Amino acid sequence: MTRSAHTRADATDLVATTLLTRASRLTRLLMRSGDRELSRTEAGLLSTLLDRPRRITELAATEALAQPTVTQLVDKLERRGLVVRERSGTDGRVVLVSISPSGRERLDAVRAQLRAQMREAVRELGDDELAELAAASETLGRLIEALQQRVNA
Amino acid sequence: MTRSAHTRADATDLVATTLLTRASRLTRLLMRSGDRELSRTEAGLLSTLLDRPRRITELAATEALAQPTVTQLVDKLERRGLVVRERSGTDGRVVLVSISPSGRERLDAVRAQLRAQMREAVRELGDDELAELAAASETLGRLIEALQQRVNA
DNA sequence: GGTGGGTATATAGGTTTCCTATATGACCCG
DNA sequence: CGGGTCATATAGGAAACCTATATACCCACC
Repeated sequence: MTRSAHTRADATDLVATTLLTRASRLTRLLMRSGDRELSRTEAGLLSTLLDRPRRITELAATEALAQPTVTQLVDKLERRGLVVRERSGTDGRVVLVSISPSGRERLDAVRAQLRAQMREAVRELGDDELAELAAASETLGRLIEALQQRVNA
Repeated sequence: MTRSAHTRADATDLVATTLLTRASRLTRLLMRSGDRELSRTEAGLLSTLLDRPRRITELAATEALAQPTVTQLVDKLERRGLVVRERSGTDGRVVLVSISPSGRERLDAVRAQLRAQMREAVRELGDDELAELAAASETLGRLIEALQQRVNA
């Protein structure tokens, strides 16, 4: 419904040149409003753990972070009591990270805060635009998976 | 067209809980592949300057960065010859930053690289999904403006 | 049953990207 | 022409990453 051309090439160009930039602007704008309880990466990691416990390397792959970065992140979250580290019974090298009850609480609180901010922000958007954003969020998930598979190959 | 609920509340929640996280994952994935010529923030700033020259404070507002951060960024870009600093004739306090010819070149090169990566990544997406992403990129722009106005008020 | 190559995590150390607080200098108004 | 305000610059530091490497465990094979 916009005037932008809808050929694949044009759409790809638009996404390549604007999506990343705008996403990071949006992040700075939202983070600026004193959330502070969880960084966006910490929130992402805890969200992934909601599903089920994961190994450090699994987390590194899905979050697109280097393995030592995840170790550090888990250190910090563990010190705050938000995640639990357990060694696997079957393989002594493996660490299984799971979210703790208070981790769930904290994540919920941060999400509620974000939701409130987002509710304010989307007030000016039409229903169709908002639905578009929601759909795009899901599509982004698929795009990320496609990229991750390409990296592993 | 997806199975996700389309009430405003649900869409808002989905966007709030997934968009930021996924966007930053995507950024890490794309930046990992050795772009290095320009950081995403530098690219964003140069893109803004394509339009017309801007003051430091203007740039800080549109890029959602603190003013000293923009001064630093412009320092670095100026040393590399990608932007030009000029003092305004009418007001001795203001600095007008504009993009240089070689800044345009550099930005084009980086964008071409990003386009190529993106072309690969979106290969697995359907036409409608890609169009959705493109539309969402534009909607994000509007969302950001809404947030910025709220900040200024 | 111990040695060696591969795998999972941890540690060390450094870089980049941002921030806050404050200094400097130019404008403007009484 | 002094005092407040506005635009930029400087100083210093924090956060979120990274690479390179160490440690500890698994497993297969002789």
